Amino acid sequence: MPQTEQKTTRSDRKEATRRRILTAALQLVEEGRSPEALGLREVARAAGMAAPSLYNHFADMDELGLALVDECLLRMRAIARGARKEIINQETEVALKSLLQQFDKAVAHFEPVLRLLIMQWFNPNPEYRRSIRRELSIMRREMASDMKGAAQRRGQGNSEYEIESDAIFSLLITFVLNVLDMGKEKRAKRLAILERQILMVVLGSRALNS
Amino acid sequence: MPQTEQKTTRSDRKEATRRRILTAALQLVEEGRSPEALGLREVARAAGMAAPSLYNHFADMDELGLALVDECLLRMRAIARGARKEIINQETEVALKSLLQQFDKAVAHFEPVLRLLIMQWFNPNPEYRRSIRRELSIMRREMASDMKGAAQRRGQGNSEYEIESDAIFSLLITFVLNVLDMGKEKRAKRLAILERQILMVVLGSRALNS
DNA sequence: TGTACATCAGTGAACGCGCGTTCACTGATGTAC
DNA sequence: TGTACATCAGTGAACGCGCGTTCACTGATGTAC
Repeated sequence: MPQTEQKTTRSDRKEATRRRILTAALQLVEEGRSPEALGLREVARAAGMAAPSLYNHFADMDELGLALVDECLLRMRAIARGARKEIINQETEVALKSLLQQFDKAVAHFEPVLRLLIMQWFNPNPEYRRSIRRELSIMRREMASDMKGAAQRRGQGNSEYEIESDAIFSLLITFVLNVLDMGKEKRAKRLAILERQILMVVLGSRALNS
Repeated sequence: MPQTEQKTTRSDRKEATRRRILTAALQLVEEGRSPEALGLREVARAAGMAAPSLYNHFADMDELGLALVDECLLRMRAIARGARKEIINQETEVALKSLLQQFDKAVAHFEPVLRLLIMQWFNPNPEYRRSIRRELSIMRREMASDMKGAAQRRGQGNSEYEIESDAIFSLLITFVLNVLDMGKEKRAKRLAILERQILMVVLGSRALNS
């Protein structure tokens, strides 16, 4: 076999298997597995291998759980970023409406993943909490800097982006918390309320800084 | 024994034991028991009785867990109500500051209970979720009606109490979520931010309704 | 009031289950010479 | 290039543990007559 072809080394294949495991686990989550989300054997079965094999890739179940949470977080952040980029140069009011619609869609679509993340947000094991808090901070910061950029382009100064966008972020989070377990109609109502509330924050922030 | 003295009937004593169990469990929570909060044997030991005895008072552990959650919720609501009553006829700005300080104190004091409630808020078993959501609704409503009363006494009309107080409620909740696991200094910062954010909502609400 | 029986809160021991994890082993893949 | 050995991902079986729960039993309390 010529050297130029990729010869898949042993560690390559190992890495691939690791990914297969995580992907399988993620799929289990997305299918809405409830009972404490993920058992060793369930994940192994989904990945198509014997249970003890997982230990070739993860020291213990917490390591797998943490890797999975990181995977979910990464995915969420990517989506959030994409959504914001798409919106970035529309009118303010219009932007808000369409951003919220997109947000609502995303929440509905990733409901099981979000449910997992929320549960792990308060996992007794502090490593989970740290991972999630770290990622939340990052998303908060990104959102704040985006808002700052948008405001500057509009020529509006404001000394409290952080606080303002942080408030909006809080509203988004409680929206997610409230909306899991909700039917379509109630959900739509909630979304309308959320929109009003964000407007309140935006207007209030301007009032405070004028 | 004369009939006028209370003769403690069998069911009286049974009821008392039930309360003893719940109290013991609550105390365990308040001491900050972490691992999934409460095991059958732990609770039994804390209540000073053999494990199987619990089954004379609760059909299974979920029933005990739900009773405990209800207990916690009741307590939280009572405290919230007390705090609001105490505040009810002060100046607006002053009221906000002192209410928030009290809120912060309460959060710190009941941190373990809050942690339990938050975890059960997303318990896979939907009965837990329902209990907590129901209670949250009640607290939201109570808060809204208090705010409405206060506004009317000040002669300010506002068609969106619900939405405004709901936003503030959301901010309070995320404060709690963020503040668990936080040190004193960070916590104080967060409280200051929260105050600004609530002001934003209040001002924004007035702006929207003028 | 006294007696005979029923009720039932509480108990010690044990069960069954599912979980994460360990172990000895296999066989294909990589390495050294 | 061929051979002998080392590595190591993957496996079937089993372990240990702690959990909620069941069971047969006790003894004090209540009830009927």
